Amino acid sequence: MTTIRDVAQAAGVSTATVSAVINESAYVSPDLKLRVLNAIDALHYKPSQVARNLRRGRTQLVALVVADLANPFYSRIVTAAEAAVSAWGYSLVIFNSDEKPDAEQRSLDRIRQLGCDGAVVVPVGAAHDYRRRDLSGDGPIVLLGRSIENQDVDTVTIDNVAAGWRATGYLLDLGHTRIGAITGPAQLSTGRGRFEGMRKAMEERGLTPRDADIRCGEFREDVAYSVARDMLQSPDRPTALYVANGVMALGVMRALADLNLTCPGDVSIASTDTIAGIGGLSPRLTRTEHPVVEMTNEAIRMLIDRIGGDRNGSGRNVVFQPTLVVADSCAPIH
Amino acid sequence: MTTIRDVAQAAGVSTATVSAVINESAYVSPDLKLRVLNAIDALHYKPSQVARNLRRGRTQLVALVVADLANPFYSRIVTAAEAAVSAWGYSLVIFNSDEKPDAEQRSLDRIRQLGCDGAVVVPVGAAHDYRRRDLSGDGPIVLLGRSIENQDVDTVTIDNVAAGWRATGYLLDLGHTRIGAITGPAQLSTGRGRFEGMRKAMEERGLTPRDADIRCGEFREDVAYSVARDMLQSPDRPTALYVANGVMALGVMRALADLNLTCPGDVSIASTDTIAGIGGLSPRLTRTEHPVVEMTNEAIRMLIDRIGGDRNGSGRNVVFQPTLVVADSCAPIH
DNA sequence: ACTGTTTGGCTAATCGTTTCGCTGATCATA
DNA sequence: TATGATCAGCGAAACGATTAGCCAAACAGT
Repeated sequence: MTTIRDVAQAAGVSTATVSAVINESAYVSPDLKLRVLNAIDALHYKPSQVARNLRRGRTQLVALVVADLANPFYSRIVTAAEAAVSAWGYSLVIFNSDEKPDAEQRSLDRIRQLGCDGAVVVPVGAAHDYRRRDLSGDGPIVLLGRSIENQDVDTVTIDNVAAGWRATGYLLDLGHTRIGAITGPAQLSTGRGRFEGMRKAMEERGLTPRDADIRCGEFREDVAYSVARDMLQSPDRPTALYVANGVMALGVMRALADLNLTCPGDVSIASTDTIAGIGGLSPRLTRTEHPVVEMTNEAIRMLIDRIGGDRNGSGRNVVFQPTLVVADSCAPIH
Repeated sequence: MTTIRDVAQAAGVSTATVSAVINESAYVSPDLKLRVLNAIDALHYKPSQVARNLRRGRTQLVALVVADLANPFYSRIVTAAEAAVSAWGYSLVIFNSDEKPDAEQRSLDRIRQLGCDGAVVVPVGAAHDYRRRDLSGDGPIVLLGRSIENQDVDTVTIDNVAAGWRATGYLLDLGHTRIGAITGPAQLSTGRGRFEGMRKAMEERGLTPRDADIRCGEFREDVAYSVARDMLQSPDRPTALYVANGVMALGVMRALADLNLTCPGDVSIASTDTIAGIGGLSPRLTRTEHPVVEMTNEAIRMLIDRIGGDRNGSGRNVVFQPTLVVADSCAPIH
């Protein structure tokens, strides 16, 4: 391993001068600069990032903690984050909290220990005090996709109420009045908000969803499958279903197939989330999509901004609007 | 930021003793040990990984370079790798080569600069001399999923010939004789091998695929879509298709739907790769699967082994066998 | 009692950078 | 020609951990 000292010696200058040349952090006369550059070349010298990290107190590392790596929805976030981060000269360390708060906590500890310059987190549960980290001298945090109430922290989210409202509104426009829902966990803004939007849409038309038609899911394919199967096998079933996220929608589709029900013939399905648009799925799902890539880019941008700039400004909160994408999974009631 | 010195001072001992307690690297009397542990607790002290990195010459970072982060197949690898790596006390830095050799090269440079202890790479193209890296003092590399010929480097792959052979064999068993293929790039072992297996299976039964029925894909959904659409719209089309990977299979399914052809009624499809098993896809694809999680675990295990052990042993090569998963996308010929 | 060995713990060097503060040298001005 | 400025470049002190080397105290064996 060749060090800056070897270079300095070979060029007959001090290490400070070599450093100045490498970082262009001070004027060095053309003569010396040339000698240094030649020495660097001859010795194939590459500055040690590790030593730099210690000295500069930065690592050029950004962490991303997602709630479920196996979920294609988060794959898109990972993909977008990797691209965004590397465009800013950082690298991406990823963690999977697997929807478990204690795993999330371990990830945050590890992030701190690694000295990551910042982190984007898709928060799990509402238990943690994310804000405190920011105050205690380590890197800033941006929450993505889900929000935590009453915390002065940067977040990038979608308007969940609008998502539920729009998807359900579309079903209502088609004439459905008996609409059920497979919802996400109530403690998450994504779960609660979407359901709230769904109910709001119905109430605006003087309707109320029946209790039996509302089932609480878990954002998991298998849970959605069994819940949907249970709900739909009764002949007294809703004519349409609002499903609060993509993986759950896949579970519902599977349940439909196993029950020999057709979509949209027997049941119309509208969903929120993006993976439903996946190629080859038949019928393609009508859904509200969120601009995942833009959201991720925005989160990274906010984070980089915090890293470089003032750490103590109050939390910013960017909300993206969902858009309704009409496909083949909904039919008018007759 | 609390340092080891703060802890030492608070506990009334030297930094060496604190270090000994943290790392259990030397005997410390129960009394002192207790005082140190209490001080660590009280100050919420976490040793700086960055300082350790410099001193120990290791970073506890493992890099993963995949060919296409957006592809669900690689998501599974990322998921498995994250879990495996963190079980070994490492963290995972990810890179997306996006099937581009120069992006891969940039990633490798960055990995080297970051001082990652090792890297798992899904290689793109055959242009690079991965082996050289190993010799030049930085971390070892394990190639995953695809292999590079003539290089003495650790690899974990599947038996691609067997994959093509088995999937095609199944179609042949159903009575198909006119079988086409959508293949991957010929320069990749995954592309070439699978096609070779397909041809081998046919030749063993005295059949030869027609040139017009073999189309070269690119492991991309859209390319597979247009190629399949082109091939299948002629009435003189194969009765069955072997598709060399999962995303391409999705493209083929989309083409079928757009041409109003049914599967398996009009065309039987067999594929290789795993994402085809995705819930909700209808019909579910008959396919050969590879044990992605096991393969990834094995790759990580090999890497950790190299990191800790001898770096100069000759390259090991582990080959996994694909298994045939029969679903609904193939029908017997009548 | 004297030597020799173990032992717990400390001091200080080290990892490879960056950067603060300093020193001569150069240079313009009075 | 003094007198400050300006400036290129150097030496050495950080950054926060690990660890080699050392030193007294304790102990054992003759």
